[in-house]
Amino acid sequence: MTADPWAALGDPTRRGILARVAARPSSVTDIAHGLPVSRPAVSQHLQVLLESGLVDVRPRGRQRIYAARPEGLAGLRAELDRFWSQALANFKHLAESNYREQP
Amino acid sequence: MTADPWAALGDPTRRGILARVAARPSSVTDIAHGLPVSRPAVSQHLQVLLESGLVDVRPRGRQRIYAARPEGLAGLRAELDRFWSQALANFKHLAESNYREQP
DNA sequence: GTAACGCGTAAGCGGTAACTTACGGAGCAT
DNA sequence: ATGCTCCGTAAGTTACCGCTTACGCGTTAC
Repeated sequence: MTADPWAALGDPTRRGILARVAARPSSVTDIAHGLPVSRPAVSQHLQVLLESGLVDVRPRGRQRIYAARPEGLAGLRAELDRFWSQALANFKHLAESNYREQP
Repeated sequence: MTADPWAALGDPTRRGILARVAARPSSVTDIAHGLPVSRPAVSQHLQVLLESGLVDVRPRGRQRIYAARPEGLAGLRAELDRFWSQALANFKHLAESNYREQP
């Protein structure tokens, strides 16, 4: 949790892993299948996602099931929404001022 | 536009710059003030944000005004929302199956 | 018990991202 | 023309990131 979730999402492989576990909680080897990287690499990516709060684990037998964590994604959603609404407000304001100067 | 917007948001300095221009379109030197990096560094960050579609420029006199681009942020919002809704669905499903096994 | 599976972690390496300093070019003023 | 801003870009350095190979530990199966 001491890691930056935005930085975690910066890597495309990590986003693919998150998309996978968001669609369906999976084990490490299952995730590694279909990815062009080795299983230890997936394990390291999962630890980064874990430390950034985007994923959680649950041991099932001799495999660890990773799942996306809604709470972790909620914060990013909120922050991104603030950027978006502010940008939209400025965009509208700019469009109005441009329109005023047209004859 | 040929760059990855998620990777662009991965850097905290770049997120600070985006927050700045989202709140109010600004020039490069204005952005660089209050940031612990040099002005060329800010210029390079702005180019990354530009190539990822998160910002656009408008020359005003001898300075270039950067502003956040709502369209660029919309795509990220949509993708993040998909992750979030899927994660939430799985979370609820897991909660139900756990509840069923409680006496 | 012994073998096989699933996983995490250490060590190490190549690539590149982020930053600095230094320079040159466009725009406005005197 | 000359000087002053404001800015982009080139060159170079440093630190980190993502990956692989190799190893060791717990868990299930025979």
